[in-house]
Amino acid sequence: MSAPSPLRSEVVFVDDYNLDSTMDSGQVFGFVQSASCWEGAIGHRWVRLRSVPGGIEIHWMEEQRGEPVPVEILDFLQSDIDLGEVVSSFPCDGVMESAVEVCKGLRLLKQSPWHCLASFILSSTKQITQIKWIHAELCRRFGARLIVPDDAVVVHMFPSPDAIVRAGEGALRECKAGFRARYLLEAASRVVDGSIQLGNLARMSMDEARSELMALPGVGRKIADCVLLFTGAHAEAFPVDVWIARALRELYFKGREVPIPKLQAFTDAHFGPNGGYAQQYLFHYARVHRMKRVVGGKERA
DNA sequence: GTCCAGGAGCCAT
DNA sequence: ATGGCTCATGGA
Repeated sequence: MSAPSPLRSEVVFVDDYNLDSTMDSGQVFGFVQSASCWEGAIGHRWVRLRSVPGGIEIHWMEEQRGEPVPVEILDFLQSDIDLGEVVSSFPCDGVMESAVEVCKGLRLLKQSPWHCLASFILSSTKQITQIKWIHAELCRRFGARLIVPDDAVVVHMFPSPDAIVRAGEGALRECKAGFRARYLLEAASRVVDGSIQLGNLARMSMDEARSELMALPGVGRKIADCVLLFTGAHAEAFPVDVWIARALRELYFKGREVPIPKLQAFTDAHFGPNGGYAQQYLFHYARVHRMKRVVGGKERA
């Protein structure tokens, strides 16, 4: 008979970590904010995170007596990254200077490849609130239970590829995945049968890794780049979505209707080795300013 | 009612 | 190479 897992907490000291903007910047969809905390799952572990002066307070359920903060949690948070160093590698232009000013402490998280791929397959032409809803529904119906404290809000992990395959397309559509259901199912079955190995993406060149991902139906340049970036595999990857496109057109191209491939060529040349970080700063900057849609030089709501 | 959402695939120029 | 159309679905 083992005693119930005790709830543990410890503070990780880190400068310049804005937990709120990091968790709310469209990288992850499974964390929910409750009572000034962010709660979610990292792999099979339930966690609750709270911003405190000088660091982040981490709450987790102990698996072994007296264990330190699990490395998976620290790895996910990327709290050992020197943000000043990253920011100083951004191009010296007025746009990035403003973005850095507005997004102080914004970080990139390091997600597990399958969860990240699945999340962004579900993201296409969906609003972030909708993506979160679908994500939660998939967890509720097909995700394994987590070990949690009594007052937990998040109680399931994200479904394994195997669980998605067993669920089948119809059930995925019931979770409002729509036309993405087929794509998610196909990705899951290729992970299960080993025809794509997501663990290798970091060891491949960025172009190779991107092609590997884009071979999946429903995964194009943008979603592939999200996976390359948000799993920590390739820091240069610069996903260009509607928000980034809007921001780039307005801030770098005087509002002209530059097509996305041309924007992509610009970003590849302009933002250095930490282009992905720069992208996240621009994305958040554009969202907090509710950057307006530009059509033929005219604004719309 | 219309437009849009952290897109991608397919087909017609 | 480039530009439209469609996919499913809810919110603004």
